[in-house]
Amino acid sequence: MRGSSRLFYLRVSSQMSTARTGVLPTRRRGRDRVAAILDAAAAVFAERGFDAATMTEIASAACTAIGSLYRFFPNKDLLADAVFSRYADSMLDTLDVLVLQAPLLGPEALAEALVASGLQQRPYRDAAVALADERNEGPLLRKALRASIRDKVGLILAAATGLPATQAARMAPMVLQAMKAAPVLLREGLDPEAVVAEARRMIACYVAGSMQPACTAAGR
Amino acid sequence: MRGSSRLFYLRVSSQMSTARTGVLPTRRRGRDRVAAILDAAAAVFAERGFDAATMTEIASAACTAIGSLYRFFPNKDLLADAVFSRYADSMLDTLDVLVLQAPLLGPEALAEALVASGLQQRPYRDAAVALADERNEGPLLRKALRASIRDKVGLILAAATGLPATQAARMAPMVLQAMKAAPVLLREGLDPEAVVAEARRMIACYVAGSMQPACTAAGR
Amino acid sequence: MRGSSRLFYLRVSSQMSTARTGVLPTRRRGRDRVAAILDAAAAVFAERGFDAATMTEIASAACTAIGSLYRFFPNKDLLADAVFSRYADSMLDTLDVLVLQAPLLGPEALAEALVASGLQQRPYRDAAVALADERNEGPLLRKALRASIRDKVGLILAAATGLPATQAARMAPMVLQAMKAAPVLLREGLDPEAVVAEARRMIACYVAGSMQPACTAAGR
Amino acid sequence: MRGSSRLFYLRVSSQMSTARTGVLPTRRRGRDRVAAILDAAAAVFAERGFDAATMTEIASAACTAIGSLYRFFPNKDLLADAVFSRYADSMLDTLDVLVLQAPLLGPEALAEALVASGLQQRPYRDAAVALADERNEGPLLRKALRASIRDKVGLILAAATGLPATQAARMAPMVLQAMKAAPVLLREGLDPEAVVAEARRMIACYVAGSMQPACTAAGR
DNA sequence: AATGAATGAGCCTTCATTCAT
DNA sequence: TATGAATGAAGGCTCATTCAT
Repeated sequence: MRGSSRLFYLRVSSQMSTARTGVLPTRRRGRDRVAAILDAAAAVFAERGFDAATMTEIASAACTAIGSLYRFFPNKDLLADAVFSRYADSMLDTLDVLVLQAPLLGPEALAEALVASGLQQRPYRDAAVALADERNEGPLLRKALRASIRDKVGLILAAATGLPATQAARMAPMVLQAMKAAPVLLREGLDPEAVVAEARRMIACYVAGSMQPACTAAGR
Repeated sequence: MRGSSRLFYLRVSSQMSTARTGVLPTRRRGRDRVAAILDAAAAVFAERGFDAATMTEIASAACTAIGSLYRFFPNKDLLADAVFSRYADSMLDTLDVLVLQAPLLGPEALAEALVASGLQQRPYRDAAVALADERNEGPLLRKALRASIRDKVGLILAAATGLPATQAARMAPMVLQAMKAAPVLLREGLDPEAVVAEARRMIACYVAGSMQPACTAAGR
Repeated sequence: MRGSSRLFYLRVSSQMSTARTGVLPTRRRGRDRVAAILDAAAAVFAERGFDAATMTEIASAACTAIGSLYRFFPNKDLLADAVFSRYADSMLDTLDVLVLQAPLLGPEALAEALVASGLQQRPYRDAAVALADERNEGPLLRKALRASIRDKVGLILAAATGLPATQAARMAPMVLQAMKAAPVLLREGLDPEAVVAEARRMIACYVAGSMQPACTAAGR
Repeated sequence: MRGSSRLFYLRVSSQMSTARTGVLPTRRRGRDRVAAILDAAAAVFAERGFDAATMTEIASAACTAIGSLYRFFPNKDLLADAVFSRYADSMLDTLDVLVLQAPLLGPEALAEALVASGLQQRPYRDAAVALADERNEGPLLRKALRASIRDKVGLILAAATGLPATQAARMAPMVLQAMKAAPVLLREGLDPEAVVAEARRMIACYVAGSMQPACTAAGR
């Protein structure tokens, strides 16, 4: 439920004066429809990217009339926000937990947890990857969520390594990129085991290295 | 000259029978024109991404008529291939050198060289990043080039670490992702020094960690 | 009651065989509902014009479900007819009275009465103005009503001026246009007093001038 | 030529930052095309009004592809502005002349000239009438032109009657409405001679009446 | 009878690509 | 060969209208 509530709250907040928010589905049927639309949108965005995805294709993938699609998601950007936010919400939840656990985790365990958090929600994570790099401007939810995730990863790194927040914040973007690498490479059809293992290892080495003055020094 | 010859060779090879190849400019003027178009295309692709870039904007940025643009690059995909390939070619050249130097390089030096190779050619590297993630299907040059680069990075890793080729090939995609991270984060406006330093450090740690049985074992 | 009965009578008569007529509300509640819808429709038509007005906005302005709106007014044109006809009906009533009074009225008094009759029914008169110019074809009530009004104004002019009916009928359309000018200019935000005064004066002068052979002659 | 130059000048001035201005046709062919489009647009706007007119219908009436239409007129509003402005420009030119002649003209001659100025440019005047009442907001050329015309009519009335400018400005809107009445009624199929004659007479009487203190007093 | 979700034709607009000049 | 006008398919989105609940 949480994702859902956050979704609609943020959607409102990300709109300017003219905001039409789309309708919260009240009936059972509407709830299902929204779910179907989100799934379809995730699939299509993942497959084609934001620009090349068409609302028509999404609608037909969701077995819905185009008008119904627009009833719930008043435009393409907001639909993408909803898809992205569904993924980001669950990731943020996971990261919230990791913030607490981080002090107890070694580099390997931490890396495993981080990579795992980026692999959740199968159809949605691929869409999120595709949506993450959009060059769109405007007050899009996606940017805000990306920033939250980055911040949270910074927190986790600080807690896990004992490094000062500034240093952790410097590392967070790279760690995030490494976390994103796994879904990206998986999508390309590489051997899943190898991909996951190497992603973990890269992060683990990076984190471990950051805790040893030697390596840190060497890096500079 | 190399980039250019490779460009047209591969372009042909990557097209089926129906391919129209675009015209090799023979005169001096044509050569300049092509260069101007490529520069303009790189700038526009970098700025907007593949889909949002328009042929018209590219033409006018190159101070060329749209018709001339199409004379040299028969369609948008091929133009993108040419832009991408100009970047990839120079990267491949750089990597060729690295293959030879690799055995002599420690992890830090190697990481520095790899990150540097991904930061060359300012306007083109951003275009390359933007074009790399396009989900286009079809027989595009970009995919082939990506694969060559990946292979070459594998070679370098093997040479530098002494690891078996299989293991190096497993690592190459992750290293490549880390190399790409630098331009990506730079484009987002993060502090350049920090970004470059961390990218190097991540790769260095990863490579170094792969040479110590301990870390390797731990990662698995 | 009169407007209502005329409304539904004419609506039927203005539709061909396929006409679905909408339901006469029998219960008290239905009567209120229809009134609320008409008010809302008048407001929205006045504000936006026929084309830009949406059935959805009208329904929600009337605090009614869209389905209920369609229950009473089977389509947008018929709804507009109903709105227009409510205004036209009251205007026809007023004009009926004027027909009797006309012989006793001087040009100024007549002009004042005519302008006043066009300013009745605040929300509806603006809607009527907006609806009057719609270029819709088809068997719409609006045209018929416009014609009745025109005829009646002709009667009034004949009675007031003593001119032959033919001449009065020639003048009626212009008088009507002058009457409509007041609401139009009011809507544009001009000074109400000035607008009303000038509208009266124009009509008064026109009528007065028509009674003086001199002016009539001069006009031709 | 004047209308044309004014057209493109004003079009630019009426656009905000994002203005794409459409292309000034350079070649002969383009000039003809633009003329054909304007004619077609005038006809369609006159026939259906702004909202109900579709760009597709206009294009096909002009025997042009929709894309060509947009090449010259980047959107519907600007196209309507161009149509309106073609009419308004010639009207303004005529009124400019009238400003000078006005002091010498009696009410009848003045009325005749005013009505005539509103009947020029057959296909365009009907479009102008249809376009004049649009409720659109935004920085449209049409509003500015309407205001200029109103001002100029005020000038003419002042010059013709010797009344103070304030009083003339009060009268101008009504005179304009009366001028517009002629095209409106003509479009409805009324007898042209009668319509024109009565329109002249109404204006003449109004103007004449305004010069006799008696009638002015009476009107108030 | 009332409700509001569902439908889909159709609108404005963009842009890759072609082709006459 | 260079130019830029012409073309039209396709995309995002709206809204009148229908119909299941």
